[in-house]
Amino acid sequence: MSRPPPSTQSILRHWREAVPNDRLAHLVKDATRALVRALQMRLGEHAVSFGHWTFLRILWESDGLTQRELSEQAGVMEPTTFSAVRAMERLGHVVRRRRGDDRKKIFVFLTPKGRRLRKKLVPLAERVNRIAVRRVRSADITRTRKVLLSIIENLARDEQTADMRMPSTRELGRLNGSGRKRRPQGSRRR
Amino acid sequence: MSRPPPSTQSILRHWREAVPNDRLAHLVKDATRALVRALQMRLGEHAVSFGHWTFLRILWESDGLTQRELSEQAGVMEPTTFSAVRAMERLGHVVRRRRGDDRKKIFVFLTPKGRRLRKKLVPLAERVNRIAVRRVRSADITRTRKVLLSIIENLARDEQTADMRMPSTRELGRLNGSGRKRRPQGSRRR
DNA sequence: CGCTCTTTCTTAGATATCTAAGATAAGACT
DNA sequence: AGTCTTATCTTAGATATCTAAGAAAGAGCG
Repeated sequence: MSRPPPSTQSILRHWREAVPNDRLAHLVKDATRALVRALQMRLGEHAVSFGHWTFLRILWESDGLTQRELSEQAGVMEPTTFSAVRAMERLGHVVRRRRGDDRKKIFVFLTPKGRRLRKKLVPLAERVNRIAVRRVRSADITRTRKVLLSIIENLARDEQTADMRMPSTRELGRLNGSGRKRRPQGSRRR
Repeated sequence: MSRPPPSTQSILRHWREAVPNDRLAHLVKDATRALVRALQMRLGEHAVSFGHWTFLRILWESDGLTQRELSEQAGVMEPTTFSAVRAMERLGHVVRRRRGDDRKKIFVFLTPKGRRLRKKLVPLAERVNRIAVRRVRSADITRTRKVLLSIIENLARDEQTADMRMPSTRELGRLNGSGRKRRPQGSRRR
């Protein structure tokens, strides 16, 4: 037991070789962490968190969505959107308004301040991406995108069918799309 | 404004085409979510969370590490390890002990119960991985692993040099390493 | 019309994670 | 020996995210 603390080198070696499929999840997770950190570091200087960035980017493309629609596009649950939007409202990046036609819905609009962030923030994200894929052949990036997409699809499919035999508490609502239609969104994934 | 809620199809199409580098981060993040969810769904039936799984797996390979060493191998900060280990101790999966030689350190040992989980949990993880990469050529998986690793390395390198010129509030504490040496560990990445 | 179901937002509470800063033990150096 | 520094664990507080359940508006139907 208790081997010597592995050096960074050995850790990297560990990743490179061996461990065929297992740890794919951890590798992907680590990549996410690295990417999010890199972006967050830069966004932080403009008082924008990674969570806000996600929603800002959607709003820059299509302003005036409801919170529900925002959730779908961002691929997160409503409470996540709710608290992010509330925080963004406090920062003066968005406003929320009800409309006459359906007073349940709350539409989210960018303020001029929120809109102006676009010019500053987008280049930061582009820079992070450029750094991330430095010295990686773009054909490999393309392939990686495809693989990641396949993984997402495979797991999504599995989750749906798995629900049939294994009501794992967290997806239950989504299934019975027949009569009841809880979870109307087709999404959940970005 | 307010476009119709995008179907899963349109969302997938969105991912497939266009958006060259931007959104790579989100794609990776979504893949992480899918993988973690799939694993968590299954681990949950054995009262193990994904966070605990991370540490259990390390301990199965090398029991009796300190919290610091666990943190390094898991690639997370100490407080994360701390609370996970404390929770795992409550669940009776590990125990924590001081040793005579250096009473700062706290060694974490699996209990028999924690050790027994291995046989049950590892197959679950293997199944998730098998599902995730279904119908993906293994050469592509290999390539994806390399790309992800490059991304992690590129960003790690950037973070180091970036610290020098850009004290971005979240890295500030780490800088003044001159006299104080906060953040002593060489790691931070898994 | 009035009851019930659905949709949407909100609240509550949990987990995982981070940074910053506190506490304690060891080591080092004058 | 006494003080300063380093290492390790701990606490505190923040963010992002989730599930579960509450509240209010709308819709459908007998």
